[in-house]
Amino acid sequence: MNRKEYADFLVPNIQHDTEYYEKKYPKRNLKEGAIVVRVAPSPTGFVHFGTLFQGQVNHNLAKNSGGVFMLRIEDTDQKREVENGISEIIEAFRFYNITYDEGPISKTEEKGNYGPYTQSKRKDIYGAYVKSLIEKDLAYPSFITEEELENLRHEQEVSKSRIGYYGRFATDRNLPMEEVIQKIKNGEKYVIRLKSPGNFDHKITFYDLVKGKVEMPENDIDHVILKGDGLPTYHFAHVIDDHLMHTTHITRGDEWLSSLPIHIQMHEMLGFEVPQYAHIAPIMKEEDGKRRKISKRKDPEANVFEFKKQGIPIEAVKEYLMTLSNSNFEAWFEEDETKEIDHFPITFEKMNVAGALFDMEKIINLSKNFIARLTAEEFFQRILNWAEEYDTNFANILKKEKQDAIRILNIERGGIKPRKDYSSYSDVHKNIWYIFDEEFHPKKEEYEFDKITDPEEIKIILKTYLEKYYNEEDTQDVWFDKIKQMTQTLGYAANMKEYKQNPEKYKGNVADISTVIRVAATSKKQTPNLYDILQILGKERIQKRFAKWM
RNA sequence: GACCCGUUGGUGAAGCGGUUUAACACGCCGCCCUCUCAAGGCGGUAGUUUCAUGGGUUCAAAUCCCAUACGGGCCA
Repeated sequence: MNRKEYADFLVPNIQHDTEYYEKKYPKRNLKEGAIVVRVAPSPTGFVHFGTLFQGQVNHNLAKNSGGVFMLRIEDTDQKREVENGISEIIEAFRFYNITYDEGPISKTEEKGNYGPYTQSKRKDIYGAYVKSLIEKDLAYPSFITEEELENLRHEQEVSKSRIGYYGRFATDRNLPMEEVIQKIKNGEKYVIRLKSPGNFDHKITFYDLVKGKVEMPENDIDHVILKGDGLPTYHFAHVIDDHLMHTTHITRGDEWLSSLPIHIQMHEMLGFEVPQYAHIAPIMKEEDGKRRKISKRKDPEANVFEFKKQGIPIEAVKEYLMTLSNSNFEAWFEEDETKEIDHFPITFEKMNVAGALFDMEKIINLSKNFIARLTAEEFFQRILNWAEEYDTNFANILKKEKQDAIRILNIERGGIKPRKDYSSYSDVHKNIWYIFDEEFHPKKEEYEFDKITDPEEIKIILKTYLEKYYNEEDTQDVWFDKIKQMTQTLGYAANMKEYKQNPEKYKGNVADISTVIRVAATSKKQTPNLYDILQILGKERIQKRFAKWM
């Protein structure tokens, strides 16, 4: 058996060779400086906030350089794979409106000429390259079992050696061909390992776009490149995929920084050009005074659909992502109104090397600001979309009472200093329910009367107001003048300053009177501008609501 | 245990050897405006013999170097 036949024997049923694939995926024809990036999630559960973060960052990097942004599914760990994992990823990118140029677009379809973009569909490709390494004696089959590896580890711990399958510990490294063939014919299971030429005592230096200069020992461990199930390990798949897809910049979590020597080594052994690397700090969470990466398993809020459920506009989430990536984002974004999140020129240099703590307060703030800039109609539509999925009862009311809803949402909206009282779509219902008759049936004890609670006094105020002062046609100024007049007539202070100077001279003040009217009309002591609320309610509803107290 | 990365107020951070009495934003607090709330205005909070700690280099260090501590990661 020559080496070629040997490779065929070890990795059987491979249709094509490396030459075929090199031709199939030619160099991309892009302008100078174009960045080709990918986000490469695993379908192992819900879509993580960090995936979205990387997606948005990569999207901007590619778009602003005239490059390409790909989505690649890393599903080589079939044990951890979750049903619908892939569809969820696709849906997440769609929902957050992060569009990729290439990658899967449904369970069965994908776009782009450098696919397949799902690793489990690339077996033949990996096989071809594994074979090429075996042919050159740069990879070999290994029969070591998990148990034996465990023992080796123990042995190394005891003897205080570095842990791993390397050098003299890599006993399968020089197994004669005949022995290998015999073992396999006997049905022994094997994996393919890289025959690492590295020397741990040699340091290599490389430049990470985020971390800067990094120095590490060369890799000398014979890592597995092809597992028993015929699928590659992360290390190998990364190198092959990004080579064939012509990725120019590898952006990924900094947990991968320590495997960089392996990846660089693999590139060299395969004769590939080494791409640029950018190891991005993870998003952290504080728990019991300690920081840790937000995790899929422990932190349900890391699920990107949590924000959807909470009704946080995607724009707010994206703004937050950008702020985390480059802190000059906000300043840039606020320069003028034409700025779009997707056009933000993100840079590696401005990425922080340490992980940032996830800050819900900040997202809420961005959400408030974003919502405040919407028109009432836009806001209404977004609330409705949200409610149809998460609060159908409210959705029905919104559809029925669209005019009133828009009017109340429109109070003090627009202009340069809009109200900012809604922090999410889910926040709206509890803020405006009282305007709708369908929802407005509070019990008497639920009315939030404040300083004036005497039913007799309340009755007098409401009656006087309705009979002598209320006129639906009044403008806000006239309306408020009348409130003040009434206030004085009833022995209260119309002017707050005067009241503050001599509170003992009055029964109360104009705020107390307004509160009675407000509470009688809405049951709540805090609402937006009372005049607007009364205008929306209209005479009939006001009379009906006041009647309860008269 | 080996190797690697990090550490500026409660949070995100600016800072890249002298222009720093360490920007800006979020949060928090107070006052003003005011019919309540929100928004807005003003001020404060909070790192302030300080940039984790200790040494060093330098005329000069948050900024450069080394060590330690503590976080984080990775290998198994």
